[in-house]
Amino acid sequence: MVSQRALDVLRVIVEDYVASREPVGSKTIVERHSFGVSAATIRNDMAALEEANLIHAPHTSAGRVPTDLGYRRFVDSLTDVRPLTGTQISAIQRFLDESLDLDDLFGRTVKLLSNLTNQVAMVQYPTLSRDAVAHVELLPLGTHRALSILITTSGSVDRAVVEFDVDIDDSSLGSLRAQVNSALQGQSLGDVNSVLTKLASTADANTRTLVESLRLSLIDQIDAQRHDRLIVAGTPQLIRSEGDFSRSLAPVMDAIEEQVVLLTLFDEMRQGESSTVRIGRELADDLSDTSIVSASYTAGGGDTARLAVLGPTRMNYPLNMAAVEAVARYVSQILGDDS
Amino acid sequence: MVSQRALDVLRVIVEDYVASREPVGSKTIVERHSFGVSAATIRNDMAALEEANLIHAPHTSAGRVPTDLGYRRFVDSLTDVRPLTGTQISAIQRFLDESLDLDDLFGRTVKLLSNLTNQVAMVQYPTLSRDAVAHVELLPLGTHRALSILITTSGSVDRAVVEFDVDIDDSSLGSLRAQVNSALQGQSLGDVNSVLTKLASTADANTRTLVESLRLSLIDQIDAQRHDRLIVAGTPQLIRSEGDFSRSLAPVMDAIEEQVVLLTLFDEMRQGESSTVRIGRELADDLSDTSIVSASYTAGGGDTARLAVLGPTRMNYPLNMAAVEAVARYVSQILGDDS
DNA sequence: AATTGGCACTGAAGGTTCCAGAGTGCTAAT
DNA sequence: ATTAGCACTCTGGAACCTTCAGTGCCAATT
Repeated sequence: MVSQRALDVLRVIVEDYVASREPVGSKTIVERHSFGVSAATIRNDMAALEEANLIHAPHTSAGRVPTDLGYRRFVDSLTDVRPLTGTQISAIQRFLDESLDLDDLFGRTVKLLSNLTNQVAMVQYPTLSRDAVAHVELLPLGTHRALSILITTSGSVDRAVVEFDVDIDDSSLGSLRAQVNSALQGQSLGDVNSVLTKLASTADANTRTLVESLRLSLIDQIDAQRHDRLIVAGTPQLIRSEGDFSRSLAPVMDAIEEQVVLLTLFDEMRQGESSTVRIGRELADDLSDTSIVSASYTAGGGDTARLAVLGPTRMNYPLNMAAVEAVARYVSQILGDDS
Repeated sequence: MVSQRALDVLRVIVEDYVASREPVGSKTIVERHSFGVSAATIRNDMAALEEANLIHAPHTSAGRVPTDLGYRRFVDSLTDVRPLTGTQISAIQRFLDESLDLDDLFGRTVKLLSNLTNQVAMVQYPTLSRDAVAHVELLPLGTHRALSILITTSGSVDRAVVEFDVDIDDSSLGSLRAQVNSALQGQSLGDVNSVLTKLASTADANTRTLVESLRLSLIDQIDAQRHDRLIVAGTPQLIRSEGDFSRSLAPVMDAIEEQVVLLTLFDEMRQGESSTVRIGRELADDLSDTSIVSASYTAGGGDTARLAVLGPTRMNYPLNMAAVEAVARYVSQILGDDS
């Protein structure tokens, strides 16, 4: 029922509405774009679009606004993402190349993405399974607990608390530390499990239970590692586009602060090298006016994680998709280089 | 010119306005509080208060609203901070006692403060100069740089990039790591400088320059350490009290995201065990409708840092002061215990 | 000198009405 | 299938009014 021209009309409606924040009517369409047909014809097309639930009129005598479905159709019809300009790209490169360790890189990445898009930007920590153990530090924490700190060759640092079944003192902890480090140093994270299992089997009975406890804690740590963290920047941008949210911004900010909802969404999206878009209610019921554009980047060993921008459904999708993809590409490149 | 009764009037104006968000007039005062005088008398007092720039009428025929100066006077007149209820206190204690390492403790602290006060809450990392070195890890980063990771006995972890004047390889880095660790382990952070200077003087010429570079980097790191970080929670609360901000929330959120402005403010406030309040323009020109209530806590060795809540000038100061003080007290207590 | 009742005045908020304008849907003609 | 024409609808803004909370001031009272 929806002709090709009607889809073109949808496209200009999305574009004009995003640009002006004002419902767009048939007349403004014909005078701003050369469709070669009259306003009445456009109206017919718009009726079809409304029938298909792609656009919607806020009031009887107002122009039309895209629905979530309309944005979806628009986004799906974008076959080739127009790349960023050369100056933008070199700026990205220069800015990211200066970064020193992982945290610094991600800090820069979110800021960059946020500036590029004027939206909230987020980067998910990668898993880094090809990463290797540089050092395991153990610090006593009462009589039967210790804090274990895992440092990897990529410079990432993670902490966890280990519960031991038996009491420990400083000397037993020291010997455990020495044994574990000599066994683990240089081993890839994926091998930690088997190495420690082997160490446990050859050690004396007393050390064995300690190693076992530590092993369980470490593999937990490696498993859950990093994927549960999100670096965020640009929250103030949300205020600046407040007018685009029909309800309160509070649920959106809650989601950002809680992180867990967003992380689950990221997990659902885990695939596809190019950008993925989630629009309005596709995200969650209480994020009705919100969209997320995200892309995967690869961190060295084929491990992937996501980066994304979040903003109102009335956002500049082509720009955001291009930015997210470009940044993801350069982050992948940088992480690939030094591995 | 401002009689005692006038100051009482100021007090109820602040209280009522904070409770109702509505300008309060002479009539509502006499009928809600037993001043034993007529509305006309209250009006005279209000005229005096307005003269003294403590209150202000949004419109000719509206009630009065406290000015920044009015809030200031109100806060200064609070001699005894009414403590929290017993159940609140035991809830604080129970919640904070469960925390494992520093990061966890601070994470819990901000959440707690934010829930207690319904405001944005912040905790500044302490310096921990009495803290001691547990381990220094060095990871190669190109031919003349390394990433140094400093782990302290309190479980805090800090990273920095060291630039070496000469080229390094894995083995020289390994021997540096071994020497530095055996020299530093167990030394307090304050002693790192002298210990490394001594080590440099006894080492062979080649190692000496390496140790020197590392020493400079480490003392920088210890100096700047932590005080430059802020844990924040409860940003969504800002949206919920949006009505209290006459201008946009954007500058406030900018300040929170940038952190640097807030950290300088914290440094200015560095003193006094009990709570300190900064109101409106006392903070900064573009934070005109914002107030911060903060208190110092001590982290073990007499090192202090601050925690705070941030919200609209129209906030419940007594509650927030009590909460900030109580939480600061318990955090100090917990950090004092294990040192 | 401080307090009070009385009173005229003020300005915001909210409601009503009116008008203009943008936009629509429908129909009949091309 | 497209179009011109037209009647219709609804929003937004301007102009206007009324209501009402609250004020400032004054003269009277204690």
